[in-house]
Amino acid sequence: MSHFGRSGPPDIADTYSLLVLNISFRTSADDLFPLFDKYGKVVDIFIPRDRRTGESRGFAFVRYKYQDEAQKAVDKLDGRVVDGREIAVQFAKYGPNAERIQKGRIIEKVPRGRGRSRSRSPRRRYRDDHYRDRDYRRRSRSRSLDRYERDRYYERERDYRYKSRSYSRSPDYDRGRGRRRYDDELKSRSQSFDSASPPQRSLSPRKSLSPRRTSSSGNESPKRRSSRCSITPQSKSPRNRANDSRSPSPDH
DNA sequence: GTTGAGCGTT
Repeated sequence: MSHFGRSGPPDIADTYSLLVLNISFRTSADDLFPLFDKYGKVVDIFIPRDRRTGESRGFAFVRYKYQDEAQKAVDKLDGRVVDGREIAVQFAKYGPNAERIQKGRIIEKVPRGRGRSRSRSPRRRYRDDHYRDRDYRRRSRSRSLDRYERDRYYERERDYRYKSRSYSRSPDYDRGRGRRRYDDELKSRSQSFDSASPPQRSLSPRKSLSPRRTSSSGNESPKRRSSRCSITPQSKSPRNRANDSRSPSPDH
């Protein structure tokens, strides 16, 4: 039944593509299929997903075999609340490869030059920056693609749609982040030992300062804080400085 | 845990 896209785009000839916007990020193709299939023969449903996270991007493509049925679906399902969100259904304006399209129907095989140069929305979200900051693209993408091409969006057929998402994604996050941070810390620390001028780390003793301040706000003497801030790394050896910043009592 | 305009793949 819902084996859309098992081997890439099926027969996209003489089909009419609808763009379904504003669907929930948890709405899957199998959620949309019964809705749209009521109004005609649905030959394919495709939900673009993020290649890295595998999460839905919030819209879908539904291809009908006949235009009148597609039009009926637009008429009936546009504005329908699905999974708590009011979806928008309209005919697709672009083909999968930017083919010329008309009323959702592809009327030209190859676009002679337009390619994918159509202006795609430069949407940048907090996640994108987050991922880019971690620079995990190369390592985890191969694994992500592996999983992606294995299951695509058929996880739901196994009756654990939500659980599968959480358990397949959580370890990835934790492993990647944990490993990265640990490695980073080790690297910075070894650099501090190796290098003779590591001023960045000595300038942030807030880690040990913040928790104490909350318990005793205003009780701390400015003299102590000033002495902590005026630590000159050059006058002390790196080992002593590191030890000093970690120890809460510099006076000994 | 986190988002919300938009046009797509073994």
